[in-house]
Amino acid sequence: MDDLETRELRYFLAVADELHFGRAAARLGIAQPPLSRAIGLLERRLGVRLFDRDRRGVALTDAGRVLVREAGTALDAVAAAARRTRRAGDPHRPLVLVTKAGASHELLRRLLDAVESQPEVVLCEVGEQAHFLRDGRADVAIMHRPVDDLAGFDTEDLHTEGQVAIVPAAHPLATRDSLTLAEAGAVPGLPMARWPRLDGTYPDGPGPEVRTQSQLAQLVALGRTLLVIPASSRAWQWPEHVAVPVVDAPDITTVLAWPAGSRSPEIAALVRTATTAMERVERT
Amino acid sequence: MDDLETRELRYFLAVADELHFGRAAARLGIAQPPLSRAIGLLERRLGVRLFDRDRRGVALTDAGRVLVREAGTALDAVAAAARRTRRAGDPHRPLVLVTKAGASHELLRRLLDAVESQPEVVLCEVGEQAHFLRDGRADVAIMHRPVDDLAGFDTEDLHTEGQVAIVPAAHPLATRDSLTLAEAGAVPGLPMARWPRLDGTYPDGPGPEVRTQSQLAQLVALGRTLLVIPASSRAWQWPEHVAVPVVDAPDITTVLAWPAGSRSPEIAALVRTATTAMERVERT
DNA sequence: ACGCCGTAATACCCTGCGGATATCAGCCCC
DNA sequence: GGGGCTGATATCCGCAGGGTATTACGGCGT
Repeated sequence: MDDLETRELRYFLAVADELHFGRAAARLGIAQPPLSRAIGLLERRLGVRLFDRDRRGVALTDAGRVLVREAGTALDAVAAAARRTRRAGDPHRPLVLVTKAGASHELLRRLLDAVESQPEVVLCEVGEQAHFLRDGRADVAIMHRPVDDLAGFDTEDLHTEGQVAIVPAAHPLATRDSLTLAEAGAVPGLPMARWPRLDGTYPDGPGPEVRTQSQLAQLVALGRTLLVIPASSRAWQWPEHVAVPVVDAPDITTVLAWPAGSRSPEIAALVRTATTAMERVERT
Repeated sequence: MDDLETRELRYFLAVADELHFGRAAARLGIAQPPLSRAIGLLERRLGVRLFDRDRRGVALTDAGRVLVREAGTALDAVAAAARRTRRAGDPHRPLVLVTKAGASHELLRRLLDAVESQPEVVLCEVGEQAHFLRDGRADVAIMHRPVDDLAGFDTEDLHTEGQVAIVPAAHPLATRDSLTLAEAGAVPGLPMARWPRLDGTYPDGPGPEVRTQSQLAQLVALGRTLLVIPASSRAWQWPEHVAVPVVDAPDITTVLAWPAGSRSPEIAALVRTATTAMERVERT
């Protein structure tokens, strides 16, 4: 019943990620035999087989897949403990606010103008905000409902808006003053981009596979993909494109999110001033 | 930037709990000097002082208090990883449902009648359900809004009801057919019991200090305390007492809760049948 | 003032665990 | 059947983590 050490979990995740003991060992900076031994020991202590090693390769068992998820959150929690403790000892300790690169600049600027204690702003890739919050690299995040997974976080709504399609100005659709999701999803020659799922695989479809905001921006600029985004998310200007409202796309709510139960005075103050500032803007 | 090991976090929590290196070392089963060294090393690695050691004793610093909270959740996450992985390898693996001892039997029975795959039921003390969910001892919990802290969990409402005051049948209030919270809180000779806060200290007040459901039941039976609880929470029958509705007490909603983002097929099935079963009962 | 007690820190040794190297064992393909 | 993959096993070694002995320091009693 002895508990696991974080080292064992890191080793396990490396193997689960590479599905190859040699490469995993190299990544960890150790030799392969100790890694094999460590994983074997872990399996014996848990009383569960984590990998199927058979002809030509290593595969995760069901239990192994469970541990991938659990070990990830556990290591995040440990990392968060270290980071938050370090920052608690820092007398200055600005709040760290994470937002996805290329999200609404206007809203972020208003938010930063409203708070007197300037938080440190970190930019991340789409969908990565949750990870930053969980492992303590950030204290607050700007996220979007319903697209982001807000499980485990407390949130406060900032702003709700409809979505627009970004289409080349030369395209026939550019003359429309509104269109539907069904139309936007089936434009010949302008397929919508595909984002990776949580497990890293891509859904099927005609559109280009995309990993980062800048890839996406590039593809849009090249006229290779059609984009449906919240009206205010205009981080880049595409001079050759126009925005057409998508009438039946779900409204996107921009929210401030922070780890559930960690409402420090600093976070509470930020949230309060942010929400009142947004309300003031809404009314005008 | 080397990450912490769970051993260090356990050591730290032991010292933070005992506020005494010698006793903490004894509890950990090691000698005092290595413990001192380990804590000193931890402080140097984090670059933060965790304890103030000065005249007559040890005290937590602000950073130390942060680490107490963070280390607790981190260790829970690690323990959860081990437990859930072990159970994932078990072919039978019944779901574990935790509910506070002495909560509504009637509702629990209906719930268990409704689901075909019988979950294992664990009883815990009041407010402990969250801990069971976080460290993986349980998969689902029956909790109550707004009294329990549901931060970090997904929930599904089962049942909402008002609250009643439990008073001795011989007491003048027993003849009333309703009363208010203010009245219930100020009954001469029948003060309301006080529960410990999260840090283990008790709020001030005239009522008896109480830690467990059975203590409370005993005190009620003895006519030493007045109790305000949801109408259905009648785990024990007190033959000498009557229940008087408290008209302005907030409604209590009984909810099914599970760790955010861990909606396994088993949990989803349990939640679905539970909610439909409850709805059926409501309608009749 | 002095010494005693209780506490954490320091000094030092030693064992066992985590890591490295060398080798073996299955599997596939040519 | 041999060679090139893979992961497992065998064996050794160094050091991190733990033990014992001792010191440092502050409070308190007489």
